[in-house]
Amino acid sequence: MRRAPTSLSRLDHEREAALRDLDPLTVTKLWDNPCWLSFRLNFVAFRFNDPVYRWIETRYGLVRPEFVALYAVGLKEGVAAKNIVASSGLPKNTLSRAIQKLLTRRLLKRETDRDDLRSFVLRLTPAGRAIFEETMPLMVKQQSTMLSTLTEAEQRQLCELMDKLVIASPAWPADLEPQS
Amino acid sequence: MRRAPTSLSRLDHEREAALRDLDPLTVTKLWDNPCWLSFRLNFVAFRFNDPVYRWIETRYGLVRPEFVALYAVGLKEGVAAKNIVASSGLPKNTLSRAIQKLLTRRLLKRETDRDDLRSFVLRLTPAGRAIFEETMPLMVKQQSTMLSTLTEAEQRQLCELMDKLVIASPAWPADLEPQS
DNA sequence: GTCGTCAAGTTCCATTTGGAACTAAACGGG
DNA sequence: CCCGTTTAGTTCCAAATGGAACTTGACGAC
Repeated sequence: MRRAPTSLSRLDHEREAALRDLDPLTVTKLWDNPCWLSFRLNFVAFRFNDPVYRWIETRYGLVRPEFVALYAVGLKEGVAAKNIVASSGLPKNTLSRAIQKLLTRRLLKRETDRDDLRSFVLRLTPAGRAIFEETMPLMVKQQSTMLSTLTEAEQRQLCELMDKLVIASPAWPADLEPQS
Repeated sequence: MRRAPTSLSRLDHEREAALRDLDPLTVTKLWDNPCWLSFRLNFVAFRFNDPVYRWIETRYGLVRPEFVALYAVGLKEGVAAKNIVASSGLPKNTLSRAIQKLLTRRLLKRETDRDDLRSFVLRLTPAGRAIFEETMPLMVKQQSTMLSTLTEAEQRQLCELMDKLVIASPAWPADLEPQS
């Protein structure tokens, strides 16, 4: 079984600290795992998501699907539940409940879509927007902190590499073994 | 609110396809979101994880925490439940149940750790190893497919950039607003 | 127009989840 | 050594989850 491309031999100071702080199995998953990509992506994403969701929960009493919905509407007013479902991967009944909760808490309002009477158009109320506006800078700050170990050029590289992957994603198989 | 560094103006052929295939809200989250990093990481990771978990479920009847445990033991024989907990972020009762299930299905065996009688050392049975050995190449192939849009040099870059982030991660705040 | 199919969102209910309490064993100071 | 504290793993049970069926409205073919 092949090692991940990055060798363990380059043991600088920070690396030693990481190897000391992380569980040995985590070290294996990160550096001695043929599937290094997904594990590193998940690992870094988790270090962003987890603080965000815990803060949102303790600060506003919003659970994960509720914040997903609020954040989505904050980014793009006028979306419908189906868009949030498609963009988040959460099941639609979970999002239906989350949106109900946000409606009763008056963080979100909705109007029937004039063009499709089955659908609703979602907007933030001032109270909802206040949460979004307060949270966003903290999230941006967390992201900056995480990226600050990279140079400006490296940050741009990372952004571009992730961009390329995302652009290519529609061509990826949705199932393992699509050929057999 | 600032755009993600990658501009929408560079609309090549593949990009148009992606913009067409993806939900408009997904497009916003990916390219018009100050917190582009976590969303792109999650997005790409999901396109790897989702096929893997669905395949494992339909092929072997193993649910997510069960496969997490099996994969962990496959990567590193002799780990204990606590390591899987620490490296996966799943709650320990969920993993306790998952391991019980794998034990009764005889995909895993365990011996009490001679050095710590509270703890157990986990190993794969031949049946468990067979699943691991069959799944790993499919996962590697999925990863290669996903990376194939990048040149060899770019793949190495991505690996190194993710490596740097992971190495720096112990210094990241575990909470938003640690200073206030 | 009207009928069959599809799509948005909701509801139902069995299953899963995960916080908290619990058991048993290890550790650490005096 | 003993006792208070910590740790590995399990159990309990209330709450969240998500598949499937349902409701209502849209759309397309004839």
